[in-house]
Amino acid sequence: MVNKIFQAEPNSFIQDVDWVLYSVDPVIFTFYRDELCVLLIKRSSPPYKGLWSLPGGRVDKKACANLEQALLAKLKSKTGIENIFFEQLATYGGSDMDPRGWSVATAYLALVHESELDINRLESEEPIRWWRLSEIGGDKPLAFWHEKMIRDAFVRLRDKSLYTDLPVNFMPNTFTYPMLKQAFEKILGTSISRQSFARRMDAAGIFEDTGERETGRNRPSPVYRRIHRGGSYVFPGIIKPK
Amino acid sequence: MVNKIFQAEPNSFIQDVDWVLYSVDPVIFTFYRDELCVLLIKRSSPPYKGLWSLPGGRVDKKACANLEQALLAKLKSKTGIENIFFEQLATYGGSDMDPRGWSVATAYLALVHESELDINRLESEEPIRWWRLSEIGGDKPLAFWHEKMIRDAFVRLRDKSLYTDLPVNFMPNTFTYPMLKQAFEKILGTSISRQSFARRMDAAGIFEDTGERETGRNRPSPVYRRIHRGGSYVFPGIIKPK
DNA sequence: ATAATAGTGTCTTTCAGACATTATGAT
DNA sequence: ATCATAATGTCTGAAAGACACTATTAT
Repeated sequence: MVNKIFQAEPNSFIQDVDWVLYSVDPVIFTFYRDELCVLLIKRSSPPYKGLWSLPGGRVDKKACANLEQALLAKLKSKTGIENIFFEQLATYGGSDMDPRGWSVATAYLALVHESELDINRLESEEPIRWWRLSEIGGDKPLAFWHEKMIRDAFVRLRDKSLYTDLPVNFMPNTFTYPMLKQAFEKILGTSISRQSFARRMDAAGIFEDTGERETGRNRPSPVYRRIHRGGSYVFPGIIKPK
Repeated sequence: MVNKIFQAEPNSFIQDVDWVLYSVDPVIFTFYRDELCVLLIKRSSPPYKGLWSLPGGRVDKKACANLEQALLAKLKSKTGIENIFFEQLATYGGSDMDPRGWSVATAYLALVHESELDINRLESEEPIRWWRLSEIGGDKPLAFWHEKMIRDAFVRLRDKSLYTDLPVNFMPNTFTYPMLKQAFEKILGTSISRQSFARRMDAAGIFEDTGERETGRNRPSPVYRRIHRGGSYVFPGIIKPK
């Protein structure tokens, strides 16, 4: 039980005025039906009841020792996801973000393959679903500052996709270069030549050929796997925007 | 006055358990006596009384509407600085950061020319001074997680100095290429050829020749000025580490 | 055989690093 | 005149973009 004013050490006072409301808010992107999508939950209680929002919220201070644990717990409870790539994006806050008081929220950029989340099998109290990024930001407002967080997350994703392998976190365990290339192209909004792309990926030395081949109508593509899960590769040059 | 449990909107309850302690902590770097330095204040009250710390702290919720205002207010009150470049670095938090309770802190990376801060003229209650970066992280612990924040801030500064003009924020209004080159070199820990450096800066088109010339013992260097204050330039290529 | 897609090789462009040569100002 | 440093020009190397040509699989 927290007292309004208490003394943790001699001469060390804390007052009500020193506390803020705090949330962690993951911006979870995936490619769903070949479109870049973000996961949103419809709020069932005030404030912003009925509006769509990021699957985040308050931290369980007893259960979580730090921010990373708080985020993982939130992902587990709201989406069921346990294995996911994420990185801290930015922290937002002020008097106008939450009508309940001066509040602070840390947004995380998270990337998954859609198979990691079976929305239909998820027993959620609130409606939850993927929204195409193009659907965000029109006349349908989101709760809190979540729309800005999603915009900022996309900018981070797009900028880092020019010089890192960030989009491989959208791939399943094994994948082909055409699949990965398409992810880069959708994120960057440009087309990339097949040859340049393969050369860039081969030179990175971060993928290994599984020996398998795609099955399809045409010449099959080799199936690759990441050599090291986790971590991030920085390419020596950037993709040049046209 | 904040109640322990109150109802801001129907069915919207907030409990003590939802609050955290919150601080903003600027990592202020400068070149002082040709060395990269960070500004620290000696704490005069618990916790961590007597340890050196970043010039940050709790947010005055009444006076500050958002995080940026909170940071600017903190910079003004602790250091007197009003004009400074800064960007948000990262947010840290957990149960072990502050003995007074579960707390969250947002660190900012801030860069200034040393002339912006006259420490001697500053009437501060606590001792305040520049510390060489090489002095941080030995047997002298810092308060809270400030040592990690400083490390992370330096990594951000070093990484971004490879492909942006971030170090120009260390310069006074007018400066020479040799001055700026030295800043890049100290940050990156490498030497840069004078010719490559000048070509890179000229091509960026972000500086203008003031027409003035340095006075010194040798052939004088042109004195430049940033064309646009604020903003950040991203070079087309990166400085190649040797 | 044809269509569709993948792989290989080569040329061009961009930009950083290195170095030689020339220029300028203080002493 | 000498020294220290700045400016200019040229060559090299790394890596991306573009394109022609060849290879492979399904139909």
